Amino acid sequence: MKTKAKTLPAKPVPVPARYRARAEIVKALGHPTRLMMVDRLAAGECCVCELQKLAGADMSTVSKHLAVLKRAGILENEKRGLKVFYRLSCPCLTDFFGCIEGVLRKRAGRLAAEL
Amino acid sequence: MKTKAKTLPAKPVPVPARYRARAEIVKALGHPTRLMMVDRLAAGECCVCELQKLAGADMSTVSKHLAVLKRAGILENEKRGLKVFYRLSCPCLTDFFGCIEGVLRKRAGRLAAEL
DNA sequence: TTCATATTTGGCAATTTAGCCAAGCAGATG
DNA sequence: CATCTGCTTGGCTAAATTGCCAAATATGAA
Repeated sequence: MKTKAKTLPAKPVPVPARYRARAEIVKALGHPTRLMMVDRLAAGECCVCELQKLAGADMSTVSKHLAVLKRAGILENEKRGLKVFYRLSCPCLTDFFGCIEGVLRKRAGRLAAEL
Repeated sequence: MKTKAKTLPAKPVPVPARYRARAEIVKALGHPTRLMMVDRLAAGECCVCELQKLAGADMSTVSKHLAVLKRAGILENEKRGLKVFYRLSCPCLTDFFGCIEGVLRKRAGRLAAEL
């Protein structure tokens, strides 16, 4: 006989690796400071100290954010003299923001409509 | 006189609202299960129970993931009879993945080159 | 009304993440 | 060599996130 479950008891199917890999990248981008740095880097490589000024945060904090983005494969870096320069590993990230802005506009429209 | 700081003492400039708003959306997308559900919804609306089967997770977990996506403005929902149907609020999310895949390919290439 | 189905919500423990300070390290410069 | 600059790392605490269970809610059917 078959026992009738109240609610499907959550058979734990692992999420496909494809989505786990994508999520790693998206997650790395999901922070205001990191997003701002990526936006700056879309205009060309720059050193950590410049990014620090831009972010207005502690140098160690900036460095850790950069490490997150690098680990995700979003940035590459290179040391020249005393400075370390970071750049986008993939130029497509430039238009990545277009879609995000689309969601924002849509959301703004909805909020406006609710007034 | 001006005291010389060892390292710039992290003058705490707030990150512009633009990036905070964007990060909210990106963060909402930064989870394997949520990414999978968004991918499914890019093919057309569907009900929570179908997404649950797809995700293979607890119903309450799926529901909370959907709430995160809705709060971010990524999804809309509508109740019809017993079921609740979710859909993308912005079709652009469909090509959003193109860029992410670009980063993945680039990363795969780099890893392969390191062997 | 009573029951079943579909979904949301509250609560909670385990894990992860963020940001600060202090310390470390490598390259340049005196 | 000693010292400065630019950056990274370790350690720590506070806060956020995840996922499960149990309970609540809403709609439809008997």
